[in-house]
Amino acid sequence: MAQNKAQITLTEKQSQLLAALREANQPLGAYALLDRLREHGFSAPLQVYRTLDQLAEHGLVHRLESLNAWTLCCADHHQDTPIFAICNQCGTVAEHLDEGVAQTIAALPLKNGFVPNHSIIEIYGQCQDCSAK
Amino acid sequence: MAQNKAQITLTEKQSQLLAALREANQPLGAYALLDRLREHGFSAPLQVYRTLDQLAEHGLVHRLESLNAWTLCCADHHQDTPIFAICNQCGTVAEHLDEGVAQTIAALPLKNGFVPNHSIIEIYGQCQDCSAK
DNA sequence: ACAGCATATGTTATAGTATTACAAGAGCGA
DNA sequence: TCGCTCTTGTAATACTATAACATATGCTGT
Repeated sequence: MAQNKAQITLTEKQSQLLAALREANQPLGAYALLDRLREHGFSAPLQVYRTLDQLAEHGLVHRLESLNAWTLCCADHHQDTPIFAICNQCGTVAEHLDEGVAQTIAALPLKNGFVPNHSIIEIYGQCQDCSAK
Repeated sequence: MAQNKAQITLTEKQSQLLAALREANQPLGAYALLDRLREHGFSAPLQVYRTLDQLAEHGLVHRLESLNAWTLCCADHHQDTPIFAICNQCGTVAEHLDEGVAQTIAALPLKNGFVPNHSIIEIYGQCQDCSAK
């Protein structure tokens, strides 16, 4: 799935979408992305969804299932299950990688003969900045 | 949030929705539920969503964020973060409760000053039955 | 009992998210 | 060049969720 970023040549559309996400500095939905990318030749939702899928294949963006939104990957490339901390108040998302937790979680249902291959972990709460206010 | 089931008197609609989920024996989307509940007087999506919200308040159903679907709670009542194991092949969902894992996960972003209050954990893989085939 | 209010429910319309189906173009080997 | 495959474009539509407003229900104090 995720590949080494160095080996990837991004298409124009892929770069533009990444740039839009970077500028936004927060997760965006597909239609919010489309709005920001119309000036770059995107004209239909499917173009956004396809590009997002390609970037996700390369591990450059992640989908936040509970938000129907997409965010930049924090690292160049990783195999670990990302753990997202989402602030209820300001909406910012922090991505954490912790091999131990991911393994612990994956091991849990194994007791019952379940063989895991992909996990979704999204934690809601209040970020440090918002707690300080 | 979650209350003692013994204290709850379910409305007609709530009982009917729970029965529909029980019969299906798998998670259902709001519109799939609506289809099954039309004969019981449900006529619009909002009636389903409202009833689902009420049941979720009581901890009797859970929402699967990555499936846009709803499933019965496996226990009468719990405070713990549920961990869902979803089979890619047959679609069945098993709910696990493991206080340790939930706490470990909640503690992770705490290092960065994040104060968690609600977590979503959904694991995809292959269930025992499907692995055996 | 009844007015007045708050709460719950019904109904319609619409917003937001994602995919299907098919047309059109680009690249490549025979 | 032809035929094939793979990618991209475009339009239509399916699926999910909520807003806005109307109607009904039930409670409180008089």
